[in-house]
Amino acid sequence: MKKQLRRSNCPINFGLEAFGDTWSLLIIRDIVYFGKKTYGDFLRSDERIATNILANRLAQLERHGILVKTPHPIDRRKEVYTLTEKGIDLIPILVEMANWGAKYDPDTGAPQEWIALVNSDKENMIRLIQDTVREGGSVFVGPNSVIDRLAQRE
Amino acid sequence: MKKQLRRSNCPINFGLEAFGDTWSLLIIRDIVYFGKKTYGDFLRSDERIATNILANRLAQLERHGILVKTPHPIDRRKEVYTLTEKGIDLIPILVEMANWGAKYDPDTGAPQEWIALVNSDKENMIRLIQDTVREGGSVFVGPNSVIDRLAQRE
DNA sequence: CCGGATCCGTTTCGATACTG
DNA sequence: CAGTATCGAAACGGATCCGG
Repeated sequence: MKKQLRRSNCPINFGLEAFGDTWSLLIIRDIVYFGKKTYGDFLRSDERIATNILANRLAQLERHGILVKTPHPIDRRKEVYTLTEKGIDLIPILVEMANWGAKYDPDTGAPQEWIALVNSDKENMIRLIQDTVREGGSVFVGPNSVIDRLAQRE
Repeated sequence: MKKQLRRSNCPINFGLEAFGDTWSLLIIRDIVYFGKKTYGDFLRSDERIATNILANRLAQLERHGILVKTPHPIDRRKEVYTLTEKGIDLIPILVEMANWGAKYDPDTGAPQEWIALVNSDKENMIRLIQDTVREGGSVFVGPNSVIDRLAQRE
């Protein structure tokens, strides 16, 4: 019983089969913007993803080399999900999406001040976000978040 | 019977309910890169979208103000779908997606020469693409395509 | 408690056939 | 050419259960 074709392998498909799904994108957003790391973190996020869907998407993202799962260093019960370099390279897309969302859907978009900040020096801000995520940080949440780093520079 | 919630209105949802769907994205890609404009054009594209899905997505994109449908100026049987400014503002996202896809999925990605060209002067190239699409052109196909314009500059 | 796996009723998707 | 109608397949949401 061969699996039915849902999406074709067309040129310029943007690698959609890897991340072109709502839930996957929201997981990545949770990691990048809010520093979420564990199954429980993702479950507790606002969009109330079902447990089976979450497990499925995490496995899928791992299979595609966008996430890696490692045992939690302290709490042995937990697993920690982090972005690979392939995942970190999605950040420019997230940034452009956030721009678009903030412009056309301000209610559910990122804060306008943040958007303005990013666009004032986009290349460097993207690099800063990427470096922060590489070191386990996030944009808004946690010590050494991007917004903290920017505040310290002044 | 209240409709079940599928996607939450979370902050920074990227305006996903408007375009965060595979087929919608491929329609927009067809317009931007290949200059497709009519229902038939989209149907004939490589990914073989089903007729009902195509009709559904076109209507959805129109509802979200990303596309507009206008009667074909000459052939009265056809309708022409074009991007609004809201739709044209998706182009930076497409460009970043194309970058990522070309890097991690070269087989189905855009030509590497094109990717290199875009990144050599990203801001201006995006503006050029957007202007071209505004005037009814596309990146690769048709008279006054982006690649033609770039060739003429030399 | 934490990270899932499994089952089930409902919703959505998608391939094909068909119509104005 | 530009869509509807139909209907089986897949995805989803919710609840529950289970091993560590």
